Amino acid sequence: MPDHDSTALLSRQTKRRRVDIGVKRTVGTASAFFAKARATFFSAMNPQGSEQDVEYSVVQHADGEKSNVLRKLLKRANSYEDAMMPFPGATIISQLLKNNMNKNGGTEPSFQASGLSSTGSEVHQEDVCSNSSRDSPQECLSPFGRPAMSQFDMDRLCDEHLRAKRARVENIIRGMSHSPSVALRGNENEREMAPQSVSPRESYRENKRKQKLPQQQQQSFQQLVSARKEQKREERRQLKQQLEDMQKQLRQLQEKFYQIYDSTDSENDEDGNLSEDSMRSEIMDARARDSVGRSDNEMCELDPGQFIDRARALIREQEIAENKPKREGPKEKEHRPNSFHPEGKHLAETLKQELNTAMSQVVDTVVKVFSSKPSRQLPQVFPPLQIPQARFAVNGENHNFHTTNQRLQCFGDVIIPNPLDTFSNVQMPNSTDQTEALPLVVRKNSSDQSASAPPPGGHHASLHQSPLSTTTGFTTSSFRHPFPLPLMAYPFQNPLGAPSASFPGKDRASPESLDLTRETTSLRTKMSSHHMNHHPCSPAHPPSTAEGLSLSLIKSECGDLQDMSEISPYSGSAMQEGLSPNHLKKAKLMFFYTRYPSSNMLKTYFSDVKFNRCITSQLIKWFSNFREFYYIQMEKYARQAINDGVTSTEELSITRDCELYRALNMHYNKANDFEQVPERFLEVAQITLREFFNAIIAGKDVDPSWKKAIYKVICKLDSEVPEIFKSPNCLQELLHE
DNA sequence: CCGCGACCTG
DNA sequence: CAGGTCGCGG
Repeated sequence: MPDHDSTALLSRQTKRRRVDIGVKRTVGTASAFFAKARATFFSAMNPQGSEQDVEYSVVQHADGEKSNVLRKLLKRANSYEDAMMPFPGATIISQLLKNNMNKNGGTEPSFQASGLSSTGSEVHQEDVCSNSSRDSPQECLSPFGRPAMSQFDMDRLCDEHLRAKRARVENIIRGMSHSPSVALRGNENEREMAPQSVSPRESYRENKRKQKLPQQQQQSFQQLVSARKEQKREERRQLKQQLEDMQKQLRQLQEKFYQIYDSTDSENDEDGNLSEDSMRSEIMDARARDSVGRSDNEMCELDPGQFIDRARALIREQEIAENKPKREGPKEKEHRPNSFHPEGKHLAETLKQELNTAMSQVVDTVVKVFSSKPSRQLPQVFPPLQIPQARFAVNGENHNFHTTNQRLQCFGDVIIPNPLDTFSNVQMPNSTDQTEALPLVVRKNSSDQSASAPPPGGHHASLHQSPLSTTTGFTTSSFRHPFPLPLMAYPFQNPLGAPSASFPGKDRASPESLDLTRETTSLRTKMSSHHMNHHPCSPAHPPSTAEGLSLSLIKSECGDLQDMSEISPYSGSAMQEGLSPNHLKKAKLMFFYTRYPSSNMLKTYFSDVKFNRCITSQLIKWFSNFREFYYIQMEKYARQAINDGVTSTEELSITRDCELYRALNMHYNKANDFEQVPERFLEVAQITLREFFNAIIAGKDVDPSWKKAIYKVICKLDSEVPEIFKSPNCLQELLHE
């Protein structure tokens, strides 16, 4: 330090100050470092984005799985391998399919309205086969013919499916962008988001359009509801689509299956002896017939249930004929009589088994995905990213799927889809919002936390590929989400305060858990950036109890809802350890009564929050910020009044429709849903205004600390905050009537 | 040293 | 609104 000597020369006067400052600065520098680093890595770490990716990937994965299963199936059938399957499963499949087909025929006429929905939803069973045979003559051929072709078809099928899906999603976006609902509340947020939200991808222009929409100051509840409905409809459409894809594939299999049987039956009639080769030739013939154009193929009109039944009957027949069910693999090439029948049986059973597994897998997948979807509907609205299948293939296993799915649940399913909640997802919070709930927790304890509570997924991806980023298939370099991180970090903000428990029997519908989830999200983000800088390789320590931070992390990582509710000490009615947007709202309303609340007062009025130093200071900071705004307004209007020629304080009065009051109300009671702004607040505001006015008139404002006198006056004007504010649920009570 | 509040900044 | 700085008083 070159300045070291001169530092020593400083006067005694400043020494004490310097000591203080020095200490503070040490801390401050560290904090600044964090902040900068955070900013630096913010864009790199984008867990939300990865969620988005994952969500889409899941669907893709499901498809991939499907086709893989089918491929496997075909291969297996081709090589006459093992595997026996009891029938019940097949029955379930046929039932499922039957039900679904009925539904497709009869319900949801509204779907037809959407042009894009016709891509899949309205395709009827007959069409499936005729279409496919039209598109590719090989489609209806047996796997014995050419597995390669079948595989190709599968891939193409997937492609089409994906394309259709993309089209649908884009359609939704378009729909959303034409609806005023996108311009929800949170005007500043939107404004701030818009510039950075520009999608990096050409194909997502629709998004830009959406974000450039003029802001809407007010939105009606009906808009919210209709948007929600729209989402639901889309959800259903997608589900339907999934099922129909399955049906399609099933039908193909079914055709193939029957072709085999048809040919074998006829051949058996002739000589009862069938080699694979002869069978192949038979199949070639079938293909030839097919390509000629056999649109009214009987097989194609069989419904899956009949298909299975017939298969069953055939097998029974065989067993009777053979008098002994053969189980061994029919690999032997020996040309013994009836060699085909066991093979056919195996084939049938293999088919059934595979169908069964595939079906249940897909159904599980779809259900899972959709069950975790409601609260995460919005992100889906963004155009799906073209995620290379390889991204999943890297890890390949189901394990990934589960992990990601659980994480989805963690972030999505926790929240019960209140129409408002879901809708509020539209809001695109900015990065500063995101930190509002727990910044102090993180900041103040960053040093000991890093030692005690290493973030499971918090390491910087580039330094240390974290399990999280690996699992989600997201890495710093590979991640290319069109939206910035904070976009989905706050999916659960509620425009009207805590949602009412509209989902009985679900604890997690409570506002606490709602906020909690969001906090967890933001916290994870913050932690990530922190630890990235501080302890990129910190070993795993047992979670500390410090502010429950580690707990939050565990919760966010563990992904299992039930576990979460068990681990979490504050699920249900317990206290939560962070401040939520609803707390902020409440604090703002309290400001109408008290400008200078004591920390004790805050504790009693925020009884649902587990207080600690950080929470306290954050609350105090909030009020400090409120005051700041308040005084700025006062000064502004006082000066304005002076400029307008007002000479006497008597002329200054504050009413409920004066500009100043509106500004204040807009700030502390944005939606104006709190209708009982106390008269006293108007009086205090008026006194404040007059104080400012007088001081300015008197020229006191030349004194740098001229406002202090005013503060002194105002701090004595606090009034009692109504008891109702002590209730954790006061927001509903206050805002609902 | 510490906590708090004002102030400034982004 | 939060982070940071600064000054003051205990």
